[in-house]
Amino acid sequence: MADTFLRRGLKLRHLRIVAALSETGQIGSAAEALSISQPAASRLLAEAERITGHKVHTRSGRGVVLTAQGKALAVRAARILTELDDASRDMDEIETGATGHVRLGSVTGPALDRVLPALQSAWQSLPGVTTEVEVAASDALGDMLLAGRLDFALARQPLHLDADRFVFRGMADEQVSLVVRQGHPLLQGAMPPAEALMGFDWVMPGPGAILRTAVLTRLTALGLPHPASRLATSSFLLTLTMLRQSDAIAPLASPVAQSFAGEAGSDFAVLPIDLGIRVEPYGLLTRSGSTLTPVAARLAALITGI
Amino acid sequence: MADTFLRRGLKLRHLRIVAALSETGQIGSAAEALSISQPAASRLLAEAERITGHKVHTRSGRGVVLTAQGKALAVRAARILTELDDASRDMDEIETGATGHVRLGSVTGPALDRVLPALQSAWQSLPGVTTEVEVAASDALGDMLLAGRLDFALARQPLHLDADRFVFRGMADEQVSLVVRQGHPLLQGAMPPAEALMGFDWVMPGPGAILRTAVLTRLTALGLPHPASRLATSSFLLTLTMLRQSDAIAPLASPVAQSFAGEAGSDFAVLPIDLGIRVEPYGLLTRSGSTLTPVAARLAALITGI
DNA sequence: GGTTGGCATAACAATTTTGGTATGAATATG
DNA sequence: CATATTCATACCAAAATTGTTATGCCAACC
Repeated sequence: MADTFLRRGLKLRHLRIVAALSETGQIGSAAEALSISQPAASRLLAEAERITGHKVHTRSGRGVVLTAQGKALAVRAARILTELDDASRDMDEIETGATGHVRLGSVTGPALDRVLPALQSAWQSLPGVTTEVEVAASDALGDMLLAGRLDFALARQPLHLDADRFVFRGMADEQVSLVVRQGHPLLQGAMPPAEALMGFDWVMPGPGAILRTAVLTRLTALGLPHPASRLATSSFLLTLTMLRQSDAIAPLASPVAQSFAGEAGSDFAVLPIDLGIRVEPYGLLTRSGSTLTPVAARLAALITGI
Repeated sequence: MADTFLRRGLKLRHLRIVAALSETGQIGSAAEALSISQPAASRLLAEAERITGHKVHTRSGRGVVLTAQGKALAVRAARILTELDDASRDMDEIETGATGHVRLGSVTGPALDRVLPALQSAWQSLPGVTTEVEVAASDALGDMLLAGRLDFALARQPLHLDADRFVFRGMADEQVSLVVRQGHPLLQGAMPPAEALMGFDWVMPGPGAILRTAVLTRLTALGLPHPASRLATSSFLLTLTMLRQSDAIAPLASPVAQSFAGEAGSDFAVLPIDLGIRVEPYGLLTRSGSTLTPVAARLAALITGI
């Protein structure tokens, strides 16, 4: 185990001398490669043997040859030295913004109609950029942002956290569409009045979810009774399955609805009615006092259009 | 460049502390992981920053967070520590013979009918074994063996080198077949007498090659004149091309001949005549005083059937 | 405002490392 | 047989490393 090697005192210089010996075939030449004397190099090799518990080289005529284990170690040593080269390059590139890893959060709607298109565009000019996208509710995204697990998020101001811990730059509000399965009774003939929709089961996230709150608040404002909602879930898979297997109605962010139900031949359809349900504006959310890495800043600019 | 890191004094312990910090999120906990005090860990991180020329971590509230460059370094550090684990396993497995790399040489015949089948068999019980096979003449293989570039060879005793520098264990002699293109004049009707073969151009390796020597020696012993040989080459591609495009005859090791000309529908055929040409026995050739690695020994046993 | 937790820095002493020279052993060469 | 080449080991001295304790600074918490 590496732990054994490390406890026994393995150093990068041991790896260097083994890699150098693999290339030069002579201890004297390997010593020159490390700018040390031949006896010093010989001792390093002896140390490498004590640390690893294996013969690394043997005398052969006037010189030495690597053993099979020595060659195996030389291969790993070369890879480790290459990793260090790569580490240096990685760190330099992060400083210039040419590459890097960005972790961002997004509520559902803009994940599809803003983040993905921006990533595809970004990957054209910044092919080395890697991204993690967390899709979740604004409160959860707020927590993750404060915990340092996200660089930025497209979300709403989290309600349970002090507003001054964030910088929020508003972008757009989020429309909601009502999605049903193809062949749903409501799709037969002319669209019935809004009250008729309340006679079906609605599938949406549970109490406390912004979407649910926005839906119920709007229905009350319209003087409409609240629909039954036997299944409360934020699981998109469960939601789609429920729609496919029943006459249920699911309120979904309009970009999501368009994505899954907008195509000809889709199993789903958007009800041709607008109840005026809006979820409050989302925006670019960052932690107060934080500085985005150069690459994260560029990606954020692409996503927000600012 | 890695050289810069190494010259500035990078040590495995720097990589360990960065990897540990990435996992624990606190310098105190990372210090515990390395069994050192918190101030010692703090100093290692400061050293890592001096050596790499980049901020690796920053204060955040009561704790620290890794910067983007710190995270990049942590990823590489983790990979390097994993490489060390793998190096340890590699070396242990070589000792037990479970894995390893074997470089062996073979003259042409046994390359096809002994080495390849043995490798396929070996890979069933030793999937981790990797092999390099050098196909060449015995003299060249002898040089490579002495130079330490081969673990063992299936070859004849090289004539230009002292026999006592090798251990040779005879296995079998090598039959030679005569190969021509499909539709060759000699394939029409009954096989004509041996003298008729001498009326065609023969393609074979140049003067000094064992195959050529064996062919000419046998023809002389049979009282037959030597055939014309306008193209002397050891190139298998040239030989096959010449056969395909002309009425030339090529003497080839029988296993090779069977492989390329033995199938129905092949472009080539073996002449149904045995002139009794034999190339002297090949065998397992190793360097005097050398010890095969465990995996090389197992592979040699499979190949030789001993 | 006081307390607590976590980190950075200084100082110190003990230990280890490191590079060199000198020299002997083993092997190859002439 | 003498010489040359390469490597292994011993010894030495200088330098560096390493781990600790002590302490101060900063931010969060109560």
